[in-house]
Amino acid sequence: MCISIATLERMPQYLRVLKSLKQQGITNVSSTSLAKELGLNSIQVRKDLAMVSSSDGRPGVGFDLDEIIDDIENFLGLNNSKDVIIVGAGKLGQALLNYNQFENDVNIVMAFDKDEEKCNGTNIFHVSKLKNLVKRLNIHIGIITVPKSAAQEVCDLMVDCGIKAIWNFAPINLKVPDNVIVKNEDLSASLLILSKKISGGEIK
Amino acid sequence: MCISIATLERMPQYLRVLKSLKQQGITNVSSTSLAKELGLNSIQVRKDLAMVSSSDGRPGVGFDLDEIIDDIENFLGLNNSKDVIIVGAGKLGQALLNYNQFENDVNIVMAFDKDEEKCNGTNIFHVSKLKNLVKRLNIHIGIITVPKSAAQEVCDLMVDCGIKAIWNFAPINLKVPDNVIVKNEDLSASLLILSKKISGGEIK
DNA sequence: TAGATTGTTAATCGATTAACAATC
DNA sequence: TAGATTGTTAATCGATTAACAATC
Repeated sequence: MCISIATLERMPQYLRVLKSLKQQGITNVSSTSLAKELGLNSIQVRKDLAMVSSSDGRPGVGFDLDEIIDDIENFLGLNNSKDVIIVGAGKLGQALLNYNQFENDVNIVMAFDKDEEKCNGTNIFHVSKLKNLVKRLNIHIGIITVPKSAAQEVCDLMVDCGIKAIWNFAPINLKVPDNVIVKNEDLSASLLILSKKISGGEIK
Repeated sequence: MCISIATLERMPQYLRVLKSLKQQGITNVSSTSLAKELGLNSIQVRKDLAMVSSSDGRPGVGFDLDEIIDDIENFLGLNNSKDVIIVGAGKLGQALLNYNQFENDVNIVMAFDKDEEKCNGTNIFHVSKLKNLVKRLNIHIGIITVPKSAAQEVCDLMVDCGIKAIWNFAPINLKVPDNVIVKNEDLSASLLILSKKISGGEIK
């Protein structure tokens, strides 16, 4: 069975709403209400849930909240905790490093920078230590928050250390081997797109 | 003529590559090479460019770099500069505020916070001043970088001030009127998805 | 002219939505 | 039983890709 990217990307949304419902003491949820909450189609919700869930929903009643939360968490692999490193301890890098709202076992463990002054010996280290640490800790996810000009170099280093997924905040298209995934987070582009969406009447 | 979201979101990518080519003194580009650079399909590139471009490409030669850059910039509305405000001057908010890599007339002009200590009188102000300033400056794009618990309240305030597009970094689904656009940037969810993409063999 | 590259028209592919019988 | 809600099968919709004649 094959899960589409579109479905995968909706999973964290479901998880968020389901957990919030659970906190309210609710035990069942219908696809209709879940869809409404997220602005989706209820059939789509049922299809999505069917993809990751072992147990069925109950007609007339809905889905068991605990079961479906469990199923999504398992699907997303929330048992093996996800350690992540950052290269580039500028403002953005430090903001992410100190961002305390990460949920679900996602954990940014440390940052690296080439500027000795930024290193503090606790969670910011010199980039020369990267290879050793990343390999030893068996980390596979890296975040790039260095300036554009240094991004490809950092990327190459990460790949060399065995990083398999890169979250890239530098506005540049990184060249990586086929087995490495890059998610680009071009903040500038995001703002542009957002602004076009409100101004442009020709968007569908 | 109607432009799809998918096409719109590729425009900043084209723009970036085209500008970089221009810097190298290149004057023409083929859809094939542009596609290859971005990992896209060349037919798709031609279709996309045709959507925003008045002038045609020249068979056997390609597209005129200057013309196509102009066309994309015009399409994205890069004449009217885009002023943006942030609410939440924590680490993430300040990182965005001070992020100096925004291009193309996108400009985060100031941030607001309810904590008086964070206000500096130059570009961070108390949230009580928001309504007045936003209305006076006629700003239509806002960024939310406050904790989850305060996000909806801030969102309501923004809507009330005439903000039409919200870039939301709080992990919560905001309720907004139909005429307001929300782009969610759930950092936690992004990392989860990224991690699943490398671990999960069942993704297509 | 020959080779490269374009734009157009048609085909494919996959995601979303609709219709509906089955179940609690 | 009646109402709500499910899962399945088929239809729709739109984006991507292929085929190809036209053009530089």
